[in-house]
Amino acid sequence: MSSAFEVLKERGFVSQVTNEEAVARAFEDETVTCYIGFDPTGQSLHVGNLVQIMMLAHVQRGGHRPIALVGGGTAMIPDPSGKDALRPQLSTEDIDQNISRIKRQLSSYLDFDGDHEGRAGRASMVNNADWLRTLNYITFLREIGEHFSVNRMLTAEAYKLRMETGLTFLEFNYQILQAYDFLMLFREYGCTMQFGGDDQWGNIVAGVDLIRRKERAAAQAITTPLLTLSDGKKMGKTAEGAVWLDPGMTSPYDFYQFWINVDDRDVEGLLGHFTFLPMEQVRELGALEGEKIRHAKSVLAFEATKITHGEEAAVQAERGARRVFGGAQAGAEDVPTVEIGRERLEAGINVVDLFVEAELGKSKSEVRRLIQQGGASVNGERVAAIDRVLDSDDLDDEGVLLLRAGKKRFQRVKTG
RNA sequence: GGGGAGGUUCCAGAGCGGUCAAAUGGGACGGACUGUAAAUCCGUUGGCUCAGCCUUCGCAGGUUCGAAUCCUGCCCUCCCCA
Repeated sequence: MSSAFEVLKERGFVSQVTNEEAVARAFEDETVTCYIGFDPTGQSLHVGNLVQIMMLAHVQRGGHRPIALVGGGTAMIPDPSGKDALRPQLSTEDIDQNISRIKRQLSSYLDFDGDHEGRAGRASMVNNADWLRTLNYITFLREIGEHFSVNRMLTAEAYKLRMETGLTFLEFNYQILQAYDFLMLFREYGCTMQFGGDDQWGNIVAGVDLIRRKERAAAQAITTPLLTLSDGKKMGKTAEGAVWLDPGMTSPYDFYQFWINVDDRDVEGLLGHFTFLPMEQVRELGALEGEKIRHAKSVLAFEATKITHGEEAAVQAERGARRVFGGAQAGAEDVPTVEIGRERLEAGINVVDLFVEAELGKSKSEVRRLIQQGGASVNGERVAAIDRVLDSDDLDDEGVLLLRAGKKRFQRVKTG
């Protein structure tokens, strides 16, 4: 049986390792406590965070103990290695609220309370506000600050870039605080391993160094390759923005669609990262060629949706997709649906207005353009004129009609 | 603290008194081709009661028949000197 580290490697999660031998040994001999930091500035985590989450999940399955650290204390400090210039100023209450939502989300992937027989570790969630908010500046500087060389920090790639455009003292401290987090987790939880994206390498190693200096202990780290897709785009971004894990922000249907629309070339890697399927199967699916690769994509979409939203939602999303892309008509509940008062349709409603209302266009101008370019259809028939009026004759027996914008955006309109 | 440069539509980046809803590129969207893929080609890309009208060029005022373009103040960013 392969160790958790081997699993991570095999699945493509490993890019850089502090000390490969030591890491491999640790995962074989001990129950390793690993942590990853999450940022509670948003109301929900998104697909971009999923790589890290899956990593923790795999590690937990391998019998180790994951810690999800939320940055309740660092949420106000921008990471200079990220491009994001400034973070929204959030109140403590907002942050705390985000944290509880994030915890709920994480519990779909990690087991925070189950009984774990044998070596298996229970996941925990820790908030760095617990130590950061009570920090005393002078004490902190004397205890921690003395271990950081400004010269060394400035040579780091992340800062070099910012030396061109400017770097505030606030941002400069981000790394120190993250290192401090690692130290605290080491002390309080015996956490000896940190994961993160490649862009976090500098911050993570700073923590490893700090632990060595303060505690004379060897902590380790693994970074994951930054997931860029074959088309160069950042993982988890679509035209509409991030793909959220919260079903209220990105519906399971859209979530499923996100995966099924990935580039052919990315399928195998994504299956490794975002499903728990055995690697033999992943490789088999990844080897499919031409049109057959669509099968691999549907497996990917189904599994990923199942992990995040549960099996039932995954089945529904898949059924909805089949129904609508299989050429069928309005179909059933599985297709994204909006409701509209029956009397409004009976009175007659302009296509443009209905499309806007169904959120298939942001403005009437946009929808007009869509129609003029031949990209809109109602019940499978192209809308020819922007002044087309829809009424009850367009409804099927169940009082439903199907709108389509472009090739793949569908909306079912139900009267009620 | 002193001196300089600059803030333009999703992004980058032109425009520097009217012909500017604002070049060009990227992105995005639509069409054709396909496999709900990629590549390619064509088109679109502020809003609306759409041959017209309304709101945009850091913010607030002002000059002018007319301003993204000129003036004043404010805010912000970067660079150089101290």
